[in-house]
Amino acid sequence: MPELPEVERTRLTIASHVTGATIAKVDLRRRDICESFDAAGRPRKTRPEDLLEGALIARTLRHGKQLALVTADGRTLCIHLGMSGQVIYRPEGEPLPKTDHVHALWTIRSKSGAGVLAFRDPRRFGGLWTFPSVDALIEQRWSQLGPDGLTVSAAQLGEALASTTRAVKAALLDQQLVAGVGNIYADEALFACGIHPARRADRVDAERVAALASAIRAILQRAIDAGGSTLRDYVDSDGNPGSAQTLHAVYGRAGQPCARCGTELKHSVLAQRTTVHCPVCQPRKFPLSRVISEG
DNA sequence: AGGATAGCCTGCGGGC
DNA sequence: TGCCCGCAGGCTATCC
Repeated sequence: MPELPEVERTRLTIASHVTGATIAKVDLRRRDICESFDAAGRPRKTRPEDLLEGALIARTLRHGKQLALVTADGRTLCIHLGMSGQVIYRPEGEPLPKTDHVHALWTIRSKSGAGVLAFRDPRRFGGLWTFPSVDALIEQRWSQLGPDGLTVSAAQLGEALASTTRAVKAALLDQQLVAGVGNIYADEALFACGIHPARRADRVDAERVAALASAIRAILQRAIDAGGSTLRDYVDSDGNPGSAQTLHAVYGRAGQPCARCGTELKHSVLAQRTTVHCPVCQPRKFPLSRVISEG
């Protein structure tokens, strides 16, 4: 379940192996996980050069949960991990930890040696998109994303939340409003600043919006520093799991006592997603009307 | 037209 | 042991 921190860890570990290296060969095993576009933005069949064969990797990018490899000549590969995607690097001669569901392989050559980069995605909610330039990637995909969660400002979050009447948690999960926040970090951020997940997004007051923006940035950064959250499958491109799951205050802890007040954490379903919150630390906005309606 | 919902897909854990 | 079911969820298509 890679969200922004896991994607960032993946990007950082990929970058350490491929920046300045050359893609010697590409092996696309499942064509249907990849989409390619020409300079005019029209879809067309993926060719090896679209997947960066023969290119020098100049830099890596990330926006929200999507990452990209950019070559010296501009060709750009966008990678989305979806639910179960992994990008694994192995030095030449070392076997991949898992070989099933590997949909694409890149043979890498650099001054420090050779290796292979593998895109593996059992559930295939992720995928690859190739573009002739970074601008094309941004125009066709990333321009549809909201501001990156790691740097989102109070003003940006306020504008996003004001644009919808949905529950604030549903809004946080909408990548067009804020990019990079998924189910785990949405629950964690809302708990951190005492906002009920079902509160209407456009009715979160300015003070709490500012606290929420700050909490999102801090929680995502803290998770990156801890290597990301490994619940079951997540590992970075060196195969290492993260430990950010030990920092979770509410996610996966329904029925357990709140770390702050001891009240039992409640499970609910919101926007089709498992949601956990503390009924005391994250009260609904109108407790008085609830008391009255309950008699 | 915004918002809710169904569906994609595989692996795993619980229940029987 | 093994089967079936439910669940996990990022994102898109579709319906309301």
